[in-house]
Amino acid sequence: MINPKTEIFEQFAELARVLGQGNRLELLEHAAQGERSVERLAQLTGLSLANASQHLQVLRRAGFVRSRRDGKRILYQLGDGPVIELLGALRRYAEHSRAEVRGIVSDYFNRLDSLEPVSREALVKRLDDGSAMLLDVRPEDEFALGHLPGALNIPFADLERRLAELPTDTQIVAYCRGPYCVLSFEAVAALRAKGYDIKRLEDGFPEWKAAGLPTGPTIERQQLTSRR
Amino acid sequence: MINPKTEIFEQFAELARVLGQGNRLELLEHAAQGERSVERLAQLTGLSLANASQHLQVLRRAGFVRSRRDGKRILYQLGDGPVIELLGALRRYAEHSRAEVRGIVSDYFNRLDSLEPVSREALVKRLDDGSAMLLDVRPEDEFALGHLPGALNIPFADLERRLAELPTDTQIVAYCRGPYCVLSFEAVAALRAKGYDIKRLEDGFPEWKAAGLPTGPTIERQQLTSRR
DNA sequence: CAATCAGTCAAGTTATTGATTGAATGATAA
DNA sequence: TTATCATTCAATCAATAACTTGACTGATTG
Repeated sequence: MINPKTEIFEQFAELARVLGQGNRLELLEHAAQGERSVERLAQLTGLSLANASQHLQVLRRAGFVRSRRDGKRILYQLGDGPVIELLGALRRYAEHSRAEVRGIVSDYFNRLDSLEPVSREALVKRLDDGSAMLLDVRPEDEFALGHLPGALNIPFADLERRLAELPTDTQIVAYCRGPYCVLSFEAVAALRAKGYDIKRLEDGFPEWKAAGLPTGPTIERQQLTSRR
Repeated sequence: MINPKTEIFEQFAELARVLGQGNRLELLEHAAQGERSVERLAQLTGLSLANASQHLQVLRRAGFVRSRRDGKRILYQLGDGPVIELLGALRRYAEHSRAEVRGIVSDYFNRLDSLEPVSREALVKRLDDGSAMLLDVRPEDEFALGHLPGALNIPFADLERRLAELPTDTQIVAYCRGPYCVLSFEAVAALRAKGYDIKRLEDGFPEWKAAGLPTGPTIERQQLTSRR
């Protein structure tokens, strides 16, 4: 090694390059929800199986995800380094300096939810004094792999049918996969249109978990995934 | 725009790609020290002029640096988004998950400085009660563009000649450009060998500044750079 | 033990990227 | 105004990356 400093920068750059691909970031977000098979991840992102597999291996080599075998399938989940923190820093930087990101966010998301989201701290306080209830609009399987404590799960697709389960006298705080997850934006828009008092949680499940906060009862993964 | 989420990930990825190149990260570190001309940055990194110029433009388009003209030269400095924070997150992730990084750090740096570095908080406390003095081992021009308050500047190259200026009864805390800047490691090793009680500051000047802490009297840039 | 299923690997194509060279700007100095 | 200096632009080439296709591997299931 001629120059250790150059060498270090090269290492950093290698990691950054792994994040330098939209499809990989998307895979990473899905893997951050809990364990997922390659096939599932390929579906979720719309990538071909081989392509998703290859991207996942790139992510794994960089430690962003880890994998284990369960029967004939291989399950990927987030690695155990400060991945969420790194992605958060990237997001915050992007929001600060890329007009495009701000533009997309405001053009698209803010059209759906013009009101400011609720922070984690504010949520905890409101839950403590009973002035709000938590709504998880992710699909059931993601919910089963872990969720915020006390959250009610109504997948976005089922919302219309299950309105009866929602309180009309308490504020609702909805969340899903992360700051850019479309589900919670749309849930808020849909329910607000029906007169509910509903807000969006600023973060999603992965951020909550990464912050070391308690997560709801997690079904044993072993059981969940080896059954079929 | 078909899918705003995909679009956002693509934006993030674009930024990550900009950081995905060792030379750019190195340029960025130098630009983080203060304003620098393209020629100077090219020298510092050993890149050809045109190449450095092109990399700097890539960095600028992503907002990591900004530039202004001063006479016939163009000066680059760090952009005003949370760049240092992002780089810090990248570094922390790398240290956590890349054996190579840990290896390089321990093989090379720790050979020079086996003792744990001093944190910002610890430094402030020691400076307050007078139990330590601050040593900035960067070149004079970098020091002039900004430094930690109360620091004594002895560029690494001059250390041997200016030993008389250093106290033998107080602990010395040395710092330079950042966590991986070689100067402070070598200064600590050199002075410790001579019997000085010296430690390394965990961070460097850019991190200090990014944390919003006060920096030493900055010479007016206008004056400094248009003179010649 | 064959058949099947989930994922990986290897090879090839096309598109991007990084570096070099030399010409073109744009500002100052003679 | 011309000459000079610092930087950028444009063209080029080699290296790398993303995606596809089809063959391969390893673990079940019949």
